[in-house]
Amino acid sequence: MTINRRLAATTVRLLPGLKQSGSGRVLEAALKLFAERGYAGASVRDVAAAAGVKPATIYAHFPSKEHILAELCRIGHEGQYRGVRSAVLGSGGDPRDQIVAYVRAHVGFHTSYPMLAVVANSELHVLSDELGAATFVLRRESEDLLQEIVKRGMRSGVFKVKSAWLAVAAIGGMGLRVAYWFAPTYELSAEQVAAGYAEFALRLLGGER
Amino acid sequence: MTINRRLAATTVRLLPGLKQSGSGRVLEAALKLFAERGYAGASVRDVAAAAGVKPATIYAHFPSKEHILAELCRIGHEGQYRGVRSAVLGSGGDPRDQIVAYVRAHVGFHTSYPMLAVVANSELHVLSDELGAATFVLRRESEDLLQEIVKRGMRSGVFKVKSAWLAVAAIGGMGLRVAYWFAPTYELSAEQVAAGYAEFALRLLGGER
DNA sequence: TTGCCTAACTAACGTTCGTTCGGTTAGCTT
DNA sequence: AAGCTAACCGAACGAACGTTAGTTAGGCAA
Repeated sequence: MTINRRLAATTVRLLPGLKQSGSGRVLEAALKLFAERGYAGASVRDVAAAAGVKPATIYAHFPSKEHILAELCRIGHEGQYRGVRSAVLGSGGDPRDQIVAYVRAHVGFHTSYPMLAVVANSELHVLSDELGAATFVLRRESEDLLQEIVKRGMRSGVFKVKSAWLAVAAIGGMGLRVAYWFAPTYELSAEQVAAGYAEFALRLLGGER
Repeated sequence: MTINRRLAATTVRLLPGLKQSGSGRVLEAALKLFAERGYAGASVRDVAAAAGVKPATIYAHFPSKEHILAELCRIGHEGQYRGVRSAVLGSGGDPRDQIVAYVRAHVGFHTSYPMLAVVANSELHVLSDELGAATFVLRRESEDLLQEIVKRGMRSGVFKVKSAWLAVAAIGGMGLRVAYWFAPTYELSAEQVAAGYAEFALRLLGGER
């Protein structure tokens, strides 16, 4: 094991309620290997071995290697989007509460499903326009939601930033990176990290109470 | 050309004063391909073709494919570290000035050399401990410098954060992502982005004047 | 002219890649 | 007992992989 790891996490976690069938085992194995070595760095044979299956069996569950990645990217982005969306809907109408809800959910997703986040974000470029389409929509939707909150806050005067887009990029970017360094053994808990980042986001927007 | 690109930038830029020899052309070609497709996704033959050379010629300049990546990672991290270090040294003793200097230089590097930043950060995990050693030192040094500034600011009372490490991770992370979306055609200039992020960092630390 | 050095070349090596095909199970339904 | 389905496997395909060995062409010093 080298010192140099792509992400700190070691536990593989797919979204709940997906590990049933044989294709679930393949997905989980691919998740781990794509996260640790990258899509091009993990072969179908590697994935098969990790899933306890022969290479040919992979093709009984997925039409191609790229389809496996597409599925993982979709699952990842869908999980992230559902998380932030329901969090925001469950908060009040104050843009500050919405930002806190969004960032806590966003960071929470990256601490809970670091491998899914890493694959969905840093292997997405491999996908063809066609296979990535579902994921692009979700990604866009997620980003739009955050931007909407920021813009509403700017209009109502609780946020003061020069560019809403730039603030969205900064908040999104800092949350994204969490997936790479967070591990359950880290000195701060996932909740503390999420709370810390939520406060960072509020401050960044000039909206601290 | 797919819609889905790993990074927005298209111009290849190695650090100034490196494009002379034949090995410089190889480095530049590898930089472009590793940035766009990832290390494992770009073959030696691809790199050779992009450099206008036959595959075997690559091995007259580098002992292996991994050595090319190691060199790019080292160059990238060295450029980043030199940039932030000299910027901080050139600013006053006020931690707030130092943060502004650091973040402007950090973001500036990611807008000026996006491909170098992408390769150095997201392909580093491929390197063996041995080949990555020089890079790990630089990365650590860069991070320590930022942490030092934050801690000094906390001691002197101009910054108020619960965890210096978390703030460093957030500031570093948001800057890192700039390399992926920034392009000279973006509506904000590189200077505007750098200035915006510097202000974000100050606010995040509770150190806005 | 001769000899050497550098930098590029051609050709191929053994391996691994994604994928396919034809066939074999095990468990369920009828 | 017969048939269906889902899951899996062994063996192999052509292509691409990183890398190596040996060769050739041009410039320079003797």
